Amino acid sequence: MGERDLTPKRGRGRPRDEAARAALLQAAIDLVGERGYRGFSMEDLAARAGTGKQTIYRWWAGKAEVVLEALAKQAERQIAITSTGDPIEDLRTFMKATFAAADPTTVALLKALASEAQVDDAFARTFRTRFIDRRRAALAECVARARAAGNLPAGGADEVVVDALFGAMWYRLLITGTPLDAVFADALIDAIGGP
Amino acid sequence: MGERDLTPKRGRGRPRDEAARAALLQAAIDLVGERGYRGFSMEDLAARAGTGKQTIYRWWAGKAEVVLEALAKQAERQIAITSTGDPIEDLRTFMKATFAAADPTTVALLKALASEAQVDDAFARTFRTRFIDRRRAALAECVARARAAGNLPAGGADEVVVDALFGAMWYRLLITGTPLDAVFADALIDAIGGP
Amino acid sequence: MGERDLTPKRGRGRPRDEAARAALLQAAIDLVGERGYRGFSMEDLAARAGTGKQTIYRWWAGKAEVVLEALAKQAERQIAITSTGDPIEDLRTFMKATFAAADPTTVALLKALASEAQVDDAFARTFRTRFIDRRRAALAECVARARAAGNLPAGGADEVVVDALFGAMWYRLLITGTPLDAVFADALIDAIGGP
Amino acid sequence: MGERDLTPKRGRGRPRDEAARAALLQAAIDLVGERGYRGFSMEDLAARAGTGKQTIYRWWAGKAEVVLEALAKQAERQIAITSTGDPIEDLRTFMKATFAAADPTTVALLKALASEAQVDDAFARTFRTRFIDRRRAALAECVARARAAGNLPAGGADEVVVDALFGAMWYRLLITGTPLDAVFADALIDAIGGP
DNA sequence: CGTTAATCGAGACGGTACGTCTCGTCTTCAT
DNA sequence: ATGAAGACGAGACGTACCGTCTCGATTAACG
Repeated sequence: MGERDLTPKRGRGRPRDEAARAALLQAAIDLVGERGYRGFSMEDLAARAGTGKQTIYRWWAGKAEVVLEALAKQAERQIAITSTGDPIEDLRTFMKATFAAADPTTVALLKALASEAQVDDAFARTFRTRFIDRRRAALAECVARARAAGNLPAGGADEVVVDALFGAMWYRLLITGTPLDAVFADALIDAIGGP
Repeated sequence: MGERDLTPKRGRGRPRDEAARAALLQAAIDLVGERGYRGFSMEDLAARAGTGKQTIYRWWAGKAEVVLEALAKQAERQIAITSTGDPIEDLRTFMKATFAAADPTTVALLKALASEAQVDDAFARTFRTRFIDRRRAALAECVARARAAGNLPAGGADEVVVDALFGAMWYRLLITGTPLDAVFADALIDAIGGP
Repeated sequence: MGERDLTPKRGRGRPRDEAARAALLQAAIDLVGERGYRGFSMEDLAARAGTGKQTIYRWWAGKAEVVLEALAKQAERQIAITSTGDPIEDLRTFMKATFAAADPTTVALLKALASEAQVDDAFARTFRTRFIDRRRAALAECVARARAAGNLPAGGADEVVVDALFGAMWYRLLITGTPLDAVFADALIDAIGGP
Repeated sequence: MGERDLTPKRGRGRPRDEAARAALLQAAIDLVGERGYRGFSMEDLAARAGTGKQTIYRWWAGKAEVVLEALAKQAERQIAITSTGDPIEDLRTFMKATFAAADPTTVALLKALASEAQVDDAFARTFRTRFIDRRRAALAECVARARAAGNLPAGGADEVVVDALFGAMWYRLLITGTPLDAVFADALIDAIGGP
């Protein structure tokens, strides 16, 4: 993330403790992994990180915001876009890499955050801005390259293709619970892609 | 729904009050529409319906279960599958009808239930069994007919096409918040639909 | 006290649990005795009594109010006024009995409540109404009898004598910390009393 | 007061800011008067005085200590003992002057300090040493002179008379809240005073 | 027709988590 | 070294809900 500190106001007063912030993010990742999002309280989080509760609220607006940033840290390894010369193959690679990143802890984080976004509009905006939009932009780039190379059917709009690809992924994550694997990635590309 | 009470056990004692049950379902719809799922408590729900809290727990296991049944009541009109002779056209009609059912109150209900399903596995199963699976079966039927008529590309599996179609819908509902309209339905079918 | 339940409103709803109330009062006495007024929190009190925190606030406005009622329960054995025929002797007996009631736990309670009354006007009123006034009335009765028997100097008003007697007691309790014993009681009566 | 810094240790570094100290004392007086002792925090106090919190803790051990010194500043004018030749009259004068010093702000300060002394033994000692004892010594001097002149009843001990006189005053201040005026002073002296 | 028993509205109960507040300490830069 | 500023660890506060329990009052079916 990093956008949180646009006006660092470094000057008077004790500086914010980046170590405490990092400890909180790691504690959030650990606790979500161990007990699930519902399984720990803000007090547990503070205790695990060795901080006070107020320090959490000094950095974030609530539990969901902490976990969102923890997820961003966890999934920091950005999904890179390969360039093999075959844009459709690059698209397959991108989707497979995206699915591969969905280890159990990450899935738990994603589900918890998506859950929160449904019932908290303010968090929904943050979630989109800080997480969804940039992943979506990466996929849109892949799709645009495939389109430019003439490897997509004429009838569809890029944005709709992105909706279908990421939509299928989120649908399996959030609604059906069916697994995300390389076979599914290929089948998806076949369904929307090939001539 | 209604599966909850197959053996009404009409024995002695005061019979259960169906009017209270109906009032609770309507109150749930109203409250989700007015304040959102987080915006009201079980106590608020009971007060709005003019019942006691225990009456709610006599019929349902928790807030999400009430809202699930309220959604079923709200969206009772099943999406019918048309048969015009052109299966792709029937598919377009099905998707458009599905999108058209997503009025703001229904969307609020769907988001609330999807949210709850992320953090409560028991409810997730109920949600799939009582709601998701039958909608999915209807779409799968449409897709199968189109497949049989040779109107879908050879490379894709039916289940994956269903994932893409419903996935795109839920993705817009839950993640991006972009609207569901007839134009999007057509574009989706164009994207997965073949030549 | 008992004044708390003027409109019991017994009718609808689960009745208030007198056992929980009694457990809370006993827990308050125990905790003040063991750790002092500052040494326990509302959460400790609830835990010790085996109740929820909300139940405390359902009966009382805050910590001081609970402890006040606990003191009243503790010191329920009202100071009786004897009638030996010698009103001055009765006065000595009354003051000695009052001092004798000041065991360490009671002293701790009294100091804590007096402390609270200094900084919380609402509680100060409750403290006077439920505790101070009735003790003062008892002493005033003793003094009036002595006055009627001609055993007090002509120059003083009864209220002022009461101020001096109880004042000396509270002064030692709250300000100097010097002990309250029978010798002091006699000396006090000698100072204001006898001809 | 002022005993706290007998060796100012004027060594290297910036000297302590007496202006900040004075501002803090005045801010304490103002805040106790405006909002009561409970009505402001150390942070409020620092903000009002335009200092940092640490500066307060450099001079005093806590809120009560600041307020104690603020009271000493406020009530700096010592109660003088007159010598008219009539020791009882001198005693009346002393008590009246003492009562007259109890303006609303001073009363608020006294109540706050007495409150704190009940729940903090260390502060109670400081309070007695720095405030109570010297006032008590002055009154004891008055009483001793009256005793020497034969103007007090034979039966009472001086210390007990002091307890009764100051006790009645503190009792009205802390417990009953009834006013302190010249009439009360005279009535008190009449009650303990003499034949 | 009285008894019996389940359900009703109401609301108190034991719990848990929340987000705020205050305390006294610590850490920065500027004097 | 001290100043103002303000973040920090700690922990109590009072509130909001949860799901359960306990009242008196209803309302059938059973005897």
